[in-house]
Amino acid sequence: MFVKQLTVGVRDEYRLRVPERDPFRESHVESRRNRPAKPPLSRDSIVDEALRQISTEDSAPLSLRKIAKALDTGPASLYAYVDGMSELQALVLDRALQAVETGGKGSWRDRLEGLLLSYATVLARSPTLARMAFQTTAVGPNALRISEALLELLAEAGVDQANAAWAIDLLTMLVTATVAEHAQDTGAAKPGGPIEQALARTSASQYPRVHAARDDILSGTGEERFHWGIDILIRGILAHPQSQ
Amino acid sequence: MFVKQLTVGVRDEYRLRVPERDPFRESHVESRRNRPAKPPLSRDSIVDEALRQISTEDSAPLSLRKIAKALDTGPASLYAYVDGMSELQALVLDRALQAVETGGKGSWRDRLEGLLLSYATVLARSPTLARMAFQTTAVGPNALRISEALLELLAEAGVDQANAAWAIDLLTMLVTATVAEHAQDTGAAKPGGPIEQALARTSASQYPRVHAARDDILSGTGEERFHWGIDILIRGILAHPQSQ
DNA sequence: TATTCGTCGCGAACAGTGTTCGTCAAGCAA
DNA sequence: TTGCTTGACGAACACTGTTCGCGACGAATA
Repeated sequence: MFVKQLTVGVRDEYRLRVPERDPFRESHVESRRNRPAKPPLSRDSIVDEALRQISTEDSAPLSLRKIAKALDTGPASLYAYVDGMSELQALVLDRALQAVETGGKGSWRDRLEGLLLSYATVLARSPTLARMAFQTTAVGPNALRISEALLELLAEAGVDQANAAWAIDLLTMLVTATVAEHAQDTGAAKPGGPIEQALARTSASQYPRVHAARDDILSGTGEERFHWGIDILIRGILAHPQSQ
Repeated sequence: MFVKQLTVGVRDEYRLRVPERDPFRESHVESRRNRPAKPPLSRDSIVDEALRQISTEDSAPLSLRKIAKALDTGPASLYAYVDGMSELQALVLDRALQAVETGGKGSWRDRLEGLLLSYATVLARSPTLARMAFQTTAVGPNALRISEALLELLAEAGVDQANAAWAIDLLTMLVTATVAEHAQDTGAAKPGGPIEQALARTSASQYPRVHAARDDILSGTGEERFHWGIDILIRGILAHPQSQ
């Protein structure tokens, strides 16, 4: 709201080319007033602080007020640099995705697994981040960079463009969902947690197969299951009929 | 808190067999006091009202206060029957999963697709429900019923127990994530939405593959992509090395 | 240089949320 | 009839994201 009036000159030119503003360009709106003591409170500093908070206090759900307090101001001030909570989430997510390494060595398969693992590692840095990745469809420059790398790897694997385009969704979804589920706020999957108990309670007569497989259902580390999932997906993608 | 003191007699016996209480048994705690005018406010009535609300008001995020208001009481009263928000979510989710049809006809493949589609349809009834399904690991009786059916179908398909146990996670995750992503609060994937714009902005020089594939990335209805995903998964699962 | 003026910064308030505390009354037992 | 256990719930607490509008400052004008 504020930003819209504030940068109205810039945005009018911009609007001639693109109907709506791209929150990833023009990263700092720059306050003309150079306040003496405190740093001038830019968009970057807000995103940095947000990322710092979710990386530090575990599973704290990223609040505007806490960011404002840390930056020694009121919550209203943030709205001059960020359009609201959801835009901030998108910005934070993309900033975090900067750390994902798209380059790598070895076969396409090794590089693909490496890329996805790097992606997972970054998301696993904070439960909040993982949740954000799931509910915010990432469209920032870093998300594009990752998509570009994935498409290239899949092309190298011999997957045609149409299938590859859908496959990147599936692959990232696997990573995101796995991490988000694993790093849930409630440690429900932990030993002794509710899900283990629920499985232990299953009677062999009512749910015979679940009962029989209850150890298998819980078995494996997160990483093992992660690699297993990737293997399933890759095998499936390669096995799918292609047009090319 | 209240419940714990309230049903202490019952729970002490219970505790001898099972360390923690199972929120899915003893579905109504039953207030001994039969109030004259209003219905006695049971756990079932709370879950029913919650399910009614998220099925009616679209994408309203299920608030305890709204449920209390609809039941003509204060929010505190609900805590006598439900342990808190997360338990309520689990109960609501499982109640909703009652509608998932596990029986079916045809080949295992047809029945598997039918089951997953039924699951997806139920979740798609409300965006809130879809989100809940993702963040709440379902361990109620209906979730177990679905798992049981999935395990049986996979066994019929020739998948060994260890792989099947992990596969049901993958399959349900695909459904959940697809529906939750599709029925997101912000209709971001809609034509003209932020993601289409972001893709349209991609330059052919910076992100050549994304740029080239931008139509493919957006193509397909939800259902088409859903079936495509299932096909990938099934192919992958069958292609994975097995011990049996 | 003095004065006006438009432009931001941000304190305070709004409308929500989940959860807890402690009062009060109703029902059963004595 | 009295006493007491037991369950309902109003009010308050500590939060959340978001908006409104006052006030003070920097820059342009007189």
